[in-house]
Amino acid sequence: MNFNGYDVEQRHNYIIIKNLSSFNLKDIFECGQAFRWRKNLDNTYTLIAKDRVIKLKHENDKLKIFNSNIEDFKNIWYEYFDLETSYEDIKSKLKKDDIMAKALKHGEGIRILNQDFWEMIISFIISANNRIPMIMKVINEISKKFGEKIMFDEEVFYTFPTTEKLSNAKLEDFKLCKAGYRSSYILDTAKKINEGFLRKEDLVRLSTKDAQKSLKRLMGVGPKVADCILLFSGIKKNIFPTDVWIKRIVEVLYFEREASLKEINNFAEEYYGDISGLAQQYLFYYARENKII
DNA sequence: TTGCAGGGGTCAA
DNA sequence: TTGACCCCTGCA
Repeated sequence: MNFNGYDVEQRHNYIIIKNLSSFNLKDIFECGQAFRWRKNLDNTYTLIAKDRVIKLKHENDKLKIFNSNIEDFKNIWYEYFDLETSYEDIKSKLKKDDIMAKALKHGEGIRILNQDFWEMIISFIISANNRIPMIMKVINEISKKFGEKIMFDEEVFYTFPTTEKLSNAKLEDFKLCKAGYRSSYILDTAKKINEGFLRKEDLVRLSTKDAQKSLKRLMGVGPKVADCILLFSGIKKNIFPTDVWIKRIVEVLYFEREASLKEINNFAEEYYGDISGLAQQYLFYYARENKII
């Protein structure tokens, strides 16, 4: 069948999508935007998202999504993998200089995932001053303790917990999950979100600056974490999350001197405009994998 | 083996 | 503007 230009077929326990472009599983998952995935020995990726577990296999220009069906593709994965966006267009707009050209080539299969807002809030609070393997571990521990069990391929997985579950947790629970000093931020934020203190729909309506301001009212959410939440839950694309890595790469490759966060943000806003979020992702992935800095 | 620095930030003073 | 902060890894 055809869905919005994609050729999708149902097999017994999986679907096949045939005509994908700008789509590479390694680029998508390993560029630092998502935390609940695993690369398997056979080069497939297992993903926990949207209260589901799927396995993805991409070869010979075909993507197979195991443990799924056409309904889920239409209702969930099409949006999740940002399949409505033309990344060819984005890449041609971003290709303004040699540095970005290299970054685009290196991460040609990147797509910015539209991930769950609530899950992104907690995930990026945990990400502050932390490393990716550790972030993944903490999120998994929290899911194991408070999420719902799902079986797939005779293996147990856990969904990301609801706001209600985490708002009723104890501080000690998060400490046991190795969240450290972020434990109190998680609990405080879970209570606020569960009470409806802040909703995704509200942020969508706000300007980017006001959305950042609104998110920063949450404990543990500063400028960088706020930007990541907005970008990776698909709320804003004109945002340039600036961590030490991005700061360094812009300093080294563009400024050739040290620069303040404000200078870097202004540069990104003017230079890449409304798709600066994608520019950030390509640069970040390129710099990190090639150990440029 | 032990000890220490520092990390893909944020908070509070 | 600056130090403290959980936990873990890398490296003397």
